[in-house]
Amino acid sequence: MYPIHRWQAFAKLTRVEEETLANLGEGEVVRRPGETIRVEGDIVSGVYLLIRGWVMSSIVLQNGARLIQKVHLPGDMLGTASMVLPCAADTLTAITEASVAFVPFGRLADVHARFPRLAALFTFAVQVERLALMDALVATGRASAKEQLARLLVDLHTRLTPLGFVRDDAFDLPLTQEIIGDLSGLTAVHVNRKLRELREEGLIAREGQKVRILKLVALRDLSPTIPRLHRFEPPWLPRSTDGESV
Amino acid sequence: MYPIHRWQAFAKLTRVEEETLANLGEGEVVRRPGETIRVEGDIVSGVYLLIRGWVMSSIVLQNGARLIQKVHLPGDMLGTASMVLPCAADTLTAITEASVAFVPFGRLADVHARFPRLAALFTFAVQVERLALMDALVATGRASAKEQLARLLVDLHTRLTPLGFVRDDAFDLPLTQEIIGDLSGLTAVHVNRKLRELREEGLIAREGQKVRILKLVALRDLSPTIPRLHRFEPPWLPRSTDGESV
DNA sequence: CGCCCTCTTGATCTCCTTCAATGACAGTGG
DNA sequence: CCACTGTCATTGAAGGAGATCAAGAGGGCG
Repeated sequence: MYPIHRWQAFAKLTRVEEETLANLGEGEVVRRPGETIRVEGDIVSGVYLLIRGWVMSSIVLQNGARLIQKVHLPGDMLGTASMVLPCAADTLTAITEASVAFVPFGRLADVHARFPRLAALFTFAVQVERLALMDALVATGRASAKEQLARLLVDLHTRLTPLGFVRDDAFDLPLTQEIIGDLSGLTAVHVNRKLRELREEGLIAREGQKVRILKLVALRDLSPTIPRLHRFEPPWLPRSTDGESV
Repeated sequence: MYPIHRWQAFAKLTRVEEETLANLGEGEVVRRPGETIRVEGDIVSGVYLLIRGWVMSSIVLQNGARLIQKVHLPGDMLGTASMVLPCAADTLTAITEASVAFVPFGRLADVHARFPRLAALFTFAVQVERLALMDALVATGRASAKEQLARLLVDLHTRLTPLGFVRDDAFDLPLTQEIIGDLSGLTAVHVNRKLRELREEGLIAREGQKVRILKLVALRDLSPTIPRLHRFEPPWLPRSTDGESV
């Protein structure tokens, strides 16, 4: 089932709203690692809900270089930026095995019409993604390689925690060093060297497929940006319209 | 008066809708070059409409470096990303003399409640900004200095044209080389050198405060990204609710 | 077993930064 | 009218962060 914690981050939802979100997507589809969900340039007819697994959103430049705009985690909506375009702006690729549900635009429009409050929350979610991009841009433009890696680890730690995937500051990291490079605008070789430095300095440790953050405070200090705190139930959020008292 | 071409890029508006947008902002305020409209960390109570002039949105990192996230032109809405935050994420600074109108959240919420179609267009506008950030991120992460500058010039050319500020591929460029550096993640010195190369190669020319693009096609080819074409009146856009036939 | 993918490390190169100095120009106050 | 000041563009020289090229090691999987 689609995890709605991202929506609940902004408001307490009524039961009707929760059910609406839970039924937003069509049937769940499973993708194998490396499989593509949608390719840059495809005709756009809806968005996707990420239910399980990790998915990356990548863009290829005219010069052939690739950059990964974002790694998506369960609860994220995928491909919403392309809703204003005729053709998809990004390629969605499963990193791990992933479950995805398609939401055709018609259904999205329907929910927006019937639940203005969910429409507003959708807009909020888009703004959150935009803020994340702003922070990523600033880091990519002005931070050193090591600072960028610190940022990536802190970001994942922060986003994985509410999903329950972090135990004692350790979590599974299914990203290859090449993916990390494409995420931060670096080469895989350089990622390797700088991660080693972080290990040697005792900030992080690797345990097989897992990463453990040993000095979270130091890593946060090193990171050029810190995760943003959102405002819960801002006063201009519309009230629920389903009649249920919250 | 607030120029609404950015809204009309997505749909033909009814007269009522146009008037609503025109009256969205409170009284117009004039800012001198270098004056600040809002500072990172300020309490957020609304957004701004840019009526006249150029404004930049900058973010400062923990390490003290600054990056300009975007240069805003007339018709843009400023500061909307911070609507989900308690404190502003970016600093808004006038580059040229600029006219700005404040829109308190209450008024924004009111318009959203009465005009679901305008609410949807607002979301679209946010997505457009997000796409612009995605492209900027990819370019900053994976493009050379010269490619980035080509991109910046093509972007400004594209955005200034509908405003009527481009004549024979020439337009006023009120950005210092330091600002251009902070926009692209480079140093002012390097911007200077690479702009000179673009001049020497005959791609652009400088005429005082103005820049003239001599070889637009070549500059577009050099640019790592090309401006995106948006979809006009996507079918899932709600109908107008003011009863006027379009 | 052999292949492919990923991680790792070394050596070299280069794009961009950093530091520094100069000139052009506008504003300002005497 | 002219020194004085600050901003911005410009150019040179040196240094460094990260890229590129190359090769080997380990591991999963057919």
